[in-house]
Amino acid sequence: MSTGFCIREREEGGGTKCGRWNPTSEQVKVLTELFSSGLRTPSTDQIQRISNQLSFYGKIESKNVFYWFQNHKARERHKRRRLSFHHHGVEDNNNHNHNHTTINLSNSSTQSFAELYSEPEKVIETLQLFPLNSFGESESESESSEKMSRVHANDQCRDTNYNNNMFSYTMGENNDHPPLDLRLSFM
Amino acid sequence: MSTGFCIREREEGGGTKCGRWNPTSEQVKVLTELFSSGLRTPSTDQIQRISNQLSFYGKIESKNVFYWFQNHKARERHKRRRLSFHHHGVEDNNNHNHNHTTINLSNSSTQSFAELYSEPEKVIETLQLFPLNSFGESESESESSEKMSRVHANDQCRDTNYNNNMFSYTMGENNDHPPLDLRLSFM
DNA sequence: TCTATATGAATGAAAG
DNA sequence: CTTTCATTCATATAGA
Repeated sequence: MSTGFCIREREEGGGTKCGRWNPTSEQVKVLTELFSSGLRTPSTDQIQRISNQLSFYGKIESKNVFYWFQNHKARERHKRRRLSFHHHGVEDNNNHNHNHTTINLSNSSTQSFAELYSEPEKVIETLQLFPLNSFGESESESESSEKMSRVHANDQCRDTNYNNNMFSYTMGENNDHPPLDLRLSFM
Repeated sequence: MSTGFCIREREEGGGTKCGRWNPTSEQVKVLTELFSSGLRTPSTDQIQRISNQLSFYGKIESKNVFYWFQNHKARERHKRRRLSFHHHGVEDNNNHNHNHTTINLSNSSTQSFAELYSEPEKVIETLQLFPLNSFGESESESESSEKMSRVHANDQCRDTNYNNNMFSYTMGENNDHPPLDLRLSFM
């Protein structure tokens, strides 16, 4: 059982059991490509068009596209943040070989916050019908002096400062391994 | 999409492992204690600290901690929901020894689970963390009438147009299948 | 070895 | 946009 992946039936017609949208690989592929090319927050108009196009590959609704972009963007960002430092001490007081494998999904397709984010590096694709202006939102993840076109300037100024001082306190980078007597103190 | 091939990575120390995190018993112990202390949804910051502390016991990443809490909370809720068939009665008022929430983070909480779990003295752990505000969630476990207002919308098999006014335009139907002409042009 | 279950991981859908 | 919830997928492990 489950040697493969369970493909949930997507009934095209009057199905009886469909819970939530289960995108086909083609749909995911296209969405991902769009995302890679910079699209982040498609307008309702764009959403509609994308949805229409993707419906060729299977059942899909506009809201699915909407959510997809929202989730993908949010997770990409979250992943970034969480991944920002995943070095737990290096102290090796024991045989602990934490061997940070850095799982590196270079060839895997799994996506999640912390892992992946292998630069899609696909190609810069552009759907012909989409007014480029909405692509402008790509949040210079590559840190390079991206075009950073006009944008609303207000929309995402929040992330521009990834100067998150969320570890403003003690542990910077060299947090040595915990005293081992970590004890819970609620206070 | 995430067909989930297990990426086998070979530990330097020998032995193959899958990419999946496999918590040590100490890690589980601490996580469980934190959970029973009332922590449900740790902030990113807390996650980091917990992760750092737990890394002493073995390899771990913050996302593991994140997922652990998500899963643990969800499953407890699920279990509770399943079990909620019995006893809507009063016995709930009964005292139960699991010191959940309500811990009242005032230092008055003499029950830093160290007492509850007075284990044979491994270590009394203390995570000098938690801005306590995170403990507040405490979904009253004895909640009798669950808030069923979950509005599952029309999850169930629906097809008729979502009257979702999330989008202003009418996405009545994906009428004809699009020209499939969605073509990506490089630029 | 196969099956059942526990649980890590992922993600669609929403709520906030 | 951010965070949480619900459900599902995948795998490690226990049990038959």
